[in-house]
Amino acid sequence: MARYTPRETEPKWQAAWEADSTFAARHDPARPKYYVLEMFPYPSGRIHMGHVRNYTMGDVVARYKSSCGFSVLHPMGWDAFGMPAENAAMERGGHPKDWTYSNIADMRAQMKPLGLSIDWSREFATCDPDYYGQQQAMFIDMLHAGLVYRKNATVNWDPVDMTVLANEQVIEGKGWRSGAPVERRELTQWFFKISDFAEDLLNALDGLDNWPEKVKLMQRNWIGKSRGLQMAFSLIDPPEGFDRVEVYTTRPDTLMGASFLGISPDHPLAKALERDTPEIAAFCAECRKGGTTEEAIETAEKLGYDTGLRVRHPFDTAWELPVYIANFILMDYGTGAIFGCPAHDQRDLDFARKYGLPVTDTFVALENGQPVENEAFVPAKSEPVRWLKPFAWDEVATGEEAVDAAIRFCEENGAGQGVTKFRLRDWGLSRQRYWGCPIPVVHCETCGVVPEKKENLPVELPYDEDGKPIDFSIPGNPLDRHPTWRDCTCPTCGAPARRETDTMDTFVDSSWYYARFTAPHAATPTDMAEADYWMNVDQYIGGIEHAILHLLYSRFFARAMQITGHLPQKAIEPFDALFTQGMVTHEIYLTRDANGRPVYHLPEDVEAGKLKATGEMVEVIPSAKMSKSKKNVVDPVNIIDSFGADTARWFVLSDSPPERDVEWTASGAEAAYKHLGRVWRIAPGIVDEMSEGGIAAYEAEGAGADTGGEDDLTLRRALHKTIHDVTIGIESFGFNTSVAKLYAFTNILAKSRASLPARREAMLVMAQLMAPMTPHLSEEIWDMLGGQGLISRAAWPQADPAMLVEDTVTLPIQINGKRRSELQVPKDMSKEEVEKLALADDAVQRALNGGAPKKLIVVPGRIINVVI
RNA sequence: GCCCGAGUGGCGGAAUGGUAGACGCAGGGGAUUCAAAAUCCCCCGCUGCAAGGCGUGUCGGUUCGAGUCCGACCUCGGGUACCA
Repeated sequence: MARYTPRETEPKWQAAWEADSTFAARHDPARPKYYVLEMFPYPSGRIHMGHVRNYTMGDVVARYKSSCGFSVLHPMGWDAFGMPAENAAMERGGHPKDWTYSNIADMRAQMKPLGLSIDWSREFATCDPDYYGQQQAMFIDMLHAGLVYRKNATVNWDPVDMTVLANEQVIEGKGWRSGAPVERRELTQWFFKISDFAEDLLNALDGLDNWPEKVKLMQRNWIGKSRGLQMAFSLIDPPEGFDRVEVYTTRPDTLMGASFLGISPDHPLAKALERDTPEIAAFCAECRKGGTTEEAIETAEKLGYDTGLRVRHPFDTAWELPVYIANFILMDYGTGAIFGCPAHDQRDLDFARKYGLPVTDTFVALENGQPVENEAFVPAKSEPVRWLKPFAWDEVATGEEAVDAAIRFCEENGAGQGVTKFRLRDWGLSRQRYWGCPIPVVHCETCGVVPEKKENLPVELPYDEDGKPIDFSIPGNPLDRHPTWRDCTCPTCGAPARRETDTMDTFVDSSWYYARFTAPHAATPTDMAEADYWMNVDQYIGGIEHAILHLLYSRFFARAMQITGHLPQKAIEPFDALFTQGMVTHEIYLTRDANGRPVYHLPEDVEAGKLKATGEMVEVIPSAKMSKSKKNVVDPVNIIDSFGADTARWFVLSDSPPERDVEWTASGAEAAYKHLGRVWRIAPGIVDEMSEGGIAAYEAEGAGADTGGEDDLTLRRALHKTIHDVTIGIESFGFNTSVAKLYAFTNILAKSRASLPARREAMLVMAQLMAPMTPHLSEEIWDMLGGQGLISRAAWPQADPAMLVEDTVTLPIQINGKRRSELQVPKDMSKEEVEKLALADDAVQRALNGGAPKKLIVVPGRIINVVI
């Protein structure tokens, strides 16, 4: 008997699909369309198991939907701009462009043997001038539509390398290369006005029925709509130009517990004081040390500086509060100033204790309410509490009621204004880096900031300077120091001008690629006819790590593209259904360099806790998301080489539920291979039993007729149950359970004594059910057993409902909720009869010991519970 | 710090509030073989001679019945706006 040889059969079927153009997406108005998209990869150069898992899941959906009669669009591209290319050029020399395109070629070559049903004719990379030129055109349209503007924003500044650092490049507050303490510095940056859409982005989440609740919840919290009070505290003896401090608070009900006013070190008042007082300047400089991340700011030690200024409490002009500059107050949120109420905010309480400020309770718990000591009293806003100084509501009221009443009271008395604020900030898209999409504007001395003319697009990145590839070993942005690239003429007046040297955040690239796939070669960003047919993405699949930023930015971009005429109204929410797959994790291996800094190693370079090359022991850090920077990535190419793509595909689908993280282990791959070999061996057994003349002769003999025996019926029932279960598994993203059902059916088929026609039918159908997961093996079996045409074009099998009906059911009998016995009864037996039988059961009789049960619960078709 | 998840045998995991552990891995036993590989069959949560008892991160609650629902906590993971 011939052996299972994926090395030979897989390329054969891949060639057959290509010759047949099986996976070309066809704009066919007569058929329903289905657009399945997996988040496109960053071209690191090697595919890893996370990619295999992600793209196999999408492929299962694409192949399944195709066999259900849909015209399927399943494209692939490359998220090709970004820092790693510049880092590689910095470390190893070479050019980001060459590095990137070479990586893309490598990864495509690694991906193709997986046999994915991708329409490769639509492939593009975001670093293709053809793509980013269209992105520049859209940027200009957005600029005209008032969706883009410039303002100051804070960046991580490395004072030694004199360059802007990404958050990832700030390690424990220090620059990753220079080791110098990082400072926060302000630069003028480009912004998208995503905050204009905050309300809509929030409300529209309710319509995304096929998105995971957790993702919608994370986005809701991120957008962070809050109702609060904006009010002014008047300053006593203010510096010139100031008379009050505007404060935003979501807890105006705690005003009577105010103990200090806090302002951000970046607040205009702090900046004014800084100019005159060296001590304040020193304090603000101290506050600006460290990175820009919310995490760094929130977890830093809370520091405050008493400015000596005082404000009057709005309800009592004799009540004065000190004004502190505090490092934990963000200028980006609210007004950059707060009032501190230590009794009901832990952070304020810590601050008050540290600086000896008063702690005044405004409310206490209803029962045995104790005054606050070292733990702030912060009950849920819906919980009623007892107020010590209610100024517009009852003594017993909830926080919600008190907040509403406080806002109303302050509005009526002219003390403040109820306002709605969002946590969501505008999207800063400027990057002071080379390897990104150039922002297509020009700075002209007379005309100011002017967009480039569309006919001059794309504004292409320069490859060389003075005839030599750009040198990336020098820190900073090569565009900024390029001898000629910056020089241009003003599109408006024609005078000599300078190009913008900032490039775009790579999130811009990935915020509209799904739309470009519908017409990847169009001369405009999209082709409305194509977008109208293919949009929306019916099923989007990707990692949960993108739950907020990428998905929120994409939702914003779809709206912006609709406004600028690049997407139809119906595509305003571009992703109808979202599935977030878990990550593939792996242990992390590292050694230390002379300075004690970690050096990471690939799993393939490590054996038994030691480096293969040197024998040096490695430190092992528990599993985490596979990432290029930590090098904890596994190479699937080896798996495909030794076992074939179908084994790799079957394995990544089999062991873990798709939404959950999976830790990569080598042991499962062999098991998957063994199983596929077993499936494969059943088919030639069936072929051998058919007539000498082969399948044609066998069919001519009329041997396809059902012999109708008991074994045939049993097999057929199992088959239809399997069709049903596998289909439900695929429809609900339970691929691992589909796989389990196929394992179980293989066991049944292998042992079946059913007739040859019944077993042949079962094998053909099983091949179809496996085809989305193991397409090559399925084609081979289909072909062997005389299936018509390609299995990839065959219609999905339908379960016969009559075959799914069971005649008898097994009812477990519980006594006091514990299973003690069971009962076989006809499916439609009446409740009364079941009760009688249950009470007659030996175990029940024993337990009752002659008495009567307290209660008897019969859930028809499910369970019996006897309560004693 | 804040927001969102996840915790079930030796391991990956299954289970519309209704028999916890499907399916697979590892392990044990057997068949076949001169022998081995491959393949096939059987056993396999813990504990107990058994009847039974105990078991889904911890502690409480709701329910006839909780892995599933509610509350508090612990541990791990993701995000935290310049990693993608």
